[in-house]
Amino acid sequence: MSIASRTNETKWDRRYKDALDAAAEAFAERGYLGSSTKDIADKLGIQQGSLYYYLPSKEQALAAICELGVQKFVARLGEILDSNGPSSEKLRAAIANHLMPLTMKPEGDYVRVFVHHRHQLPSGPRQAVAALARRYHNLIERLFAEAVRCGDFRSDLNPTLAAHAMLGLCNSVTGARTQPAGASIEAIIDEYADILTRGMNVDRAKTTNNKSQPASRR
Amino acid sequence: MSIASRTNETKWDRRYKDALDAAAEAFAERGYLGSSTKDIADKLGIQQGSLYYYLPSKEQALAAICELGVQKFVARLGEILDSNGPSSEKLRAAIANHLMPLTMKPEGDYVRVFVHHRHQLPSGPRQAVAALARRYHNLIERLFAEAVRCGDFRSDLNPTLAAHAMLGLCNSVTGARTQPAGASIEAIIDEYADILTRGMNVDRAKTTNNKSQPASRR
Amino acid sequence: MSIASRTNETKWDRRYKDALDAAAEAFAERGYLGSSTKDIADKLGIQQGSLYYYLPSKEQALAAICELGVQKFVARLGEILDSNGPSSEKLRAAIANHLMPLTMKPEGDYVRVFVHHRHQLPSGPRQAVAALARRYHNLIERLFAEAVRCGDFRSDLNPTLAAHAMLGLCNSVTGARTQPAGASIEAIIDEYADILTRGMNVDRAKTTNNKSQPASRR
Amino acid sequence: MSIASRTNETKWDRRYKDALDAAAEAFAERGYLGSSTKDIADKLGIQQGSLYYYLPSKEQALAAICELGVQKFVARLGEILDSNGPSSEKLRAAIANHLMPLTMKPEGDYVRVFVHHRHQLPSGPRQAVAALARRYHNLIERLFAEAVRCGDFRSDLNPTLAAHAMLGLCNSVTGARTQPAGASIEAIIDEYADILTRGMNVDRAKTTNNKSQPASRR
DNA sequence: TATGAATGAGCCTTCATTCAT
DNA sequence: GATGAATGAAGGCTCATTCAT
Repeated sequence: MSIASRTNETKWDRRYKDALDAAAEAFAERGYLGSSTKDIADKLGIQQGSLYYYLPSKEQALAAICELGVQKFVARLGEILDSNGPSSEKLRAAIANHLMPLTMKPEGDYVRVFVHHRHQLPSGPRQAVAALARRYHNLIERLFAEAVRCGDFRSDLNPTLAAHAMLGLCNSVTGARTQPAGASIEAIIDEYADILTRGMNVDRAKTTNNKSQPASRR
Repeated sequence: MSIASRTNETKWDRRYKDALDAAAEAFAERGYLGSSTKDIADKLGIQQGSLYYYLPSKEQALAAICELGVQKFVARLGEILDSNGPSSEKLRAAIANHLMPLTMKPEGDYVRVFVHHRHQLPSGPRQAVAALARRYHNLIERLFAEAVRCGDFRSDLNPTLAAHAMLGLCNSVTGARTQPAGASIEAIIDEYADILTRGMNVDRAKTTNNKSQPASRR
Repeated sequence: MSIASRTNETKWDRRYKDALDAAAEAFAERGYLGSSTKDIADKLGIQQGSLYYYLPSKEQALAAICELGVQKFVARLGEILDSNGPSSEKLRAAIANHLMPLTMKPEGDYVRVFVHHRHQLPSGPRQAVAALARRYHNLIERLFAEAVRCGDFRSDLNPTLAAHAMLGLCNSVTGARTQPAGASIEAIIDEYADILTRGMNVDRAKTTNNKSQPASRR
Repeated sequence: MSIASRTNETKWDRRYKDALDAAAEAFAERGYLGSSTKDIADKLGIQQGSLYYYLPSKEQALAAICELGVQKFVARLGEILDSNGPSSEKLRAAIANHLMPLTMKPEGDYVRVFVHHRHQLPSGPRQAVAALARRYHNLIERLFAEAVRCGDFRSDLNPTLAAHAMLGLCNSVTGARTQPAGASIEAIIDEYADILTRGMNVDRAKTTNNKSQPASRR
């Protein structure tokens, strides 16, 4: 008895996942409308017509990618919020949660497709996906609201706009065709987390790590 | 003598501009590939075939939009950089320069198309446009480099990544299909400028406006 | 009183002729279907729409070119047939009549259009033109028939096929995109007349010019 | 095992050939520009869009027809030149080689398309086809040059012009919309071969076969 | 399971023609 | 006499999708 059958994963299931991965890759590379079903089939090494044995339609593939692709995202973000630690640490973890998958296949493609192409869905599936996106946004927003409430972040910070800013900043990395010259994802995460927490102005408190600042200033 | 003839602007010139505006609007709404030439013609109130009296091709329209649409952008950014004042003010002005047009027709559409659809151009025109984009990016990067050099911004700020961050943050506003709930562009500009300069952490120096900070620290 | 008005040729008449010439040139260069009305208008230096002040339609222009263009042809061929002289001389004159105009503007274009594009006419005008063509063909055929009857040409020569051969040979010059390397039209006329009358075989009667043969044989 | 599989000819191969044949027929009947892809598809009994399962483009079909259609031609002409026999016989065989296919489907269409429409190819493929055409022309020219050298044909015959004449004469048959009234292709071949070799003038030597003439006159 | 063949709708573009001015 | 503006009908081509095998 093979592992596949033990886990109840049929060959079809495996190939379905492959097809979705291929579609995600194609969509990420050339856009949803710019990708033909032949592009996807080519990546899978099958004929165009055969694709329909796995995918009901190109549109449905997009929907599935958007839905499946971000669920883990949301789940992990929830864990981050539930954890303990200073808000700046949570923010940093949230940024990392958002950006780390970009370097991985196929996760990165799923994220990219979700971020850039979910709006091309017809209104039915779009709303389902939009709900997921809103949930994600709300989690981020809550992070900021709590950080303000507990005094970690400035009291004049608008949590809604802050959430937009953080997501926008992260999503911009997602769409980057030219990777910021030679910068690793880790470096980007560090820099962006620093910018969001400490800002760009010269630090009046001479410390590199803001976690220890409050203590040293009090 | 009509105004049109005084300014040497023929009817064709006016309608050409209209056609470009209509194309920009369509592209901004449905994407380049998602917009049919009929969509554009409908916005103009003419037949699809008549569009070609003004536009040589859909592709060429995209190229023209991208090129024309950002030239004023770059020019104004140059002026901002040449001005005097603290770096945080320059940054704020640069952000405003980037975001203010978004509220205007047709400027906003031109910006959106430039940001999101310039990559769909065939390599010829794409490179011309890419050069413009790089120039813009370099100006922003220089802003940060100089700010660091003159001590306005943290010495450990990476100007290249900072430029990516600032542009990414601004461009994310560009793509927002749902305007951040009830927030005016001006509010967004303020908040984003604050976030980038002061960060989110609680201010160790109790000032709301960083412009007055240097004074209070001297 | 100008010449134009004396001859009752209005400016319109002159421009109409110009338009036909331009159309003939365009058709000869790029074919009937390959020529746009803009091509014709460009040659005339007017706008596409203005063409219709002179030409009722592109199709009608083709018809007019075909009809007008060959009438002089037929007339001159009649004169040649009515003349006296040996048949080989008449044949030579007929060939010259057919080929000489090719070097001239706009006559050459009219001939080319008649030969190559008359079949694209819709059946109405086509038949009118076909009648002209048949008349021309019949004249040639009569030349051969008489030449055979009077003993100038071989008695086993089929006049119908001979007419086809002669016309085909001449018309092939008409369509030549590559002028036979450096050969003048006059040289071609000489060579082709020689080939048709004397053939290619070595001459049993040692004369280089068949014109002098009758004398030497009498 | 079917014949198809024995010869490794797939259904696609067969239908591709059919598509080319249909295109050749359409082009021969209505010209390249005058034939729509729908015309071709109709001949095949499929939908217009389905044509593209076999043909990459209308243009490419023209190129393929021109190239494939004449290769056998050239090959056979080479054999004729290599054979032994009097020049007039070779010429006759060359004429037959050129004209016989005209009566056959689809060969005749391929020839007609090659002769009349190869010039509508874009310069890339056109040059490839032009090379074939030049090769063919050169073979004919060589036939005449050798015939002159060995004394079979008149010493004052210009081989280049003679090749143009022979090809022009043959090609005119190709374009004939009205088959020379009731004349079989064989009759045309005979008559044209006679005209080219013996000419039209009365034969001073009363023999039908020119091979024996010199002997009988000496 | 997967393929080959075909469909049919839609898209971008061209172009002959019209007509008010 | 001529123009500029617009039309509407094709035309070539792509592509998501279907289905018998």
